[in-house]
Amino acid sequence: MTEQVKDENKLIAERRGKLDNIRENCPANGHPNDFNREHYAADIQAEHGEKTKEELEELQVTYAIAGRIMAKRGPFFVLQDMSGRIQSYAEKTVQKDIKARWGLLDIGDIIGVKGILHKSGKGDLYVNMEEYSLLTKSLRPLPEKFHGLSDQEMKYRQRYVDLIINEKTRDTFQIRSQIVSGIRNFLTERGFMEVETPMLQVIPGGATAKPFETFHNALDIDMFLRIAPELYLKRLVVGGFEKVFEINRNFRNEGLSTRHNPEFTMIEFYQAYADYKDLMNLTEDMLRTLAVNVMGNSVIRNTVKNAEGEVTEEKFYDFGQPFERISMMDAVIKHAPHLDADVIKDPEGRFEELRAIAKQVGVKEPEGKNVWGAGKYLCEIFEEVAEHMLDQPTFITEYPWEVSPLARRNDNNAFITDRFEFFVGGRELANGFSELNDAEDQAARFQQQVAEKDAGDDEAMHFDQDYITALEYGLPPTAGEGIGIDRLVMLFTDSPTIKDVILFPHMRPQAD
RNA sequence: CGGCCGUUAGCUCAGCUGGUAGAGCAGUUGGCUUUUAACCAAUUUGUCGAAGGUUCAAAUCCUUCACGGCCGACCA
Repeated sequence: MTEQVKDENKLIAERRGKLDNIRENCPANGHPNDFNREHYAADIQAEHGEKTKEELEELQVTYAIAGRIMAKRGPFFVLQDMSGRIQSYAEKTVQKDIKARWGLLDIGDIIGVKGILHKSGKGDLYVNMEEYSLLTKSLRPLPEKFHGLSDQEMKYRQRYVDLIINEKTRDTFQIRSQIVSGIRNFLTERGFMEVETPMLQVIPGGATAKPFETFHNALDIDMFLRIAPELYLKRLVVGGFEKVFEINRNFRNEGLSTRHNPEFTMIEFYQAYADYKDLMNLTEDMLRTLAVNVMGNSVIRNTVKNAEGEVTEEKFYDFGQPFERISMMDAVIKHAPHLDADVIKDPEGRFEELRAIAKQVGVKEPEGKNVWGAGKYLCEIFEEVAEHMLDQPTFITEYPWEVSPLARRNDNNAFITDRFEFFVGGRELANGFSELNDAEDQAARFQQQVAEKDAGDDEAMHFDQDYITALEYGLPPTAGEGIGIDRLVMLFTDSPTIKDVILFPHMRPQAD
């Protein structure tokens, strides 16, 4: 109760006073639940928006709508429902009746209206208020109607207010929903099966990251929130589910930023008897399909805004064209032509020179005994000089073995794996590879990760004996991929931060 | 975790080198009654993020803290 009193103010007190009267004088304690909403604003607009005033008068169609009052203009109320907005009209006797019953309607109140649809002189549709009911009294005033809610902290902490007020926010999360269901449809149409694997894991695997730790009382064991579903999905491929996918949350106990939330949504999918090139083709097809189906265009527009919110730069990402495919080495050479290409091409043979280049471009080496090999240096150099330059949709291939502990080694070059990552606008969106299905090789690589963990790298992988056992039963040749859903939604919705595409992003709780 | 910036009415924001706290919207009262950020008249609203300090005097200067934003670090 004390918490309520804290931000109580005159405006809220006035509305509470109105509600007190309503409770006494209206049925259902002021919260009726018998209004039968039959129509949506957007449907009415779509069906009749083009008709003339006279055509509508002839029709005399009755509609029953409900929604939140977003604005009052003279005798008009602007109602907003989940589909959109439409006006309702209260003639003078109705206004008097409303005032007598409920002490005027406030912006934010939720009402039901039934009546004949008309068109105003200015060309807007409205439903005449023949029957009307206050369904829910809103006790708190909404943000200002023109500027809306722009305080970012409040947008995230009170997303419900943001959603009431800001159409852009509603659009973003509708697009997010469409992207997820679009991916789901795309894969199920191609014979993939959706599965759910453990979020609580005893051995957190499938990625290198710090996990959240928890404890299971009945089993009396430590457990971890998963950092990736990968090893479980591949167990299912061993079991014979040859095409599987999972769309769900991963949890990583790491910092927050414009691109990171401690829990984030990934799709991972695995296909037996396919390789990483098949997945690049699939990815290209899927993203192109999504762009067209969800955004209505294979070209995605992004903007850069200044502090005043004015657009200073426009970017267009073309998913209609074939995506560029280039190896990590070639990408470094292409985007940093001043570096010695011969060294980049022979990272192991000219290791010391590679290290010098790394230092030159600003790679920070780890302290202590944790020694990097040529593959790690190459990858770091790539991230430093090339990654942010990958503007249009681009696959980077030929990731070094050293940074790919779960990927299959390339047949012709043991230094690299059959792996790609996918970039748009300088951001990594996806990571896929032909899976390592050699049980003995996998066991050896786990051993190396364990050694790195013992050396102090707390993000190195655990040894997962059961996963090795599964591989020993036989994983068919398989390719798998993960796509960061949040970042994909950021791209499609032109959102500068991941908090804009997560309904309830994590924040530090407010102090009392 | 580090650097920079921010926090003033329910919301969006002014408030200069210290001198009685402001506007628009929302609200209230009345008018108008086919409006489009409706309009006209009158009017109400504050722990200036918190706590200390300097000063005759602090929204304003200083210190600490809280929360947020941006940029780094870690990563997807």
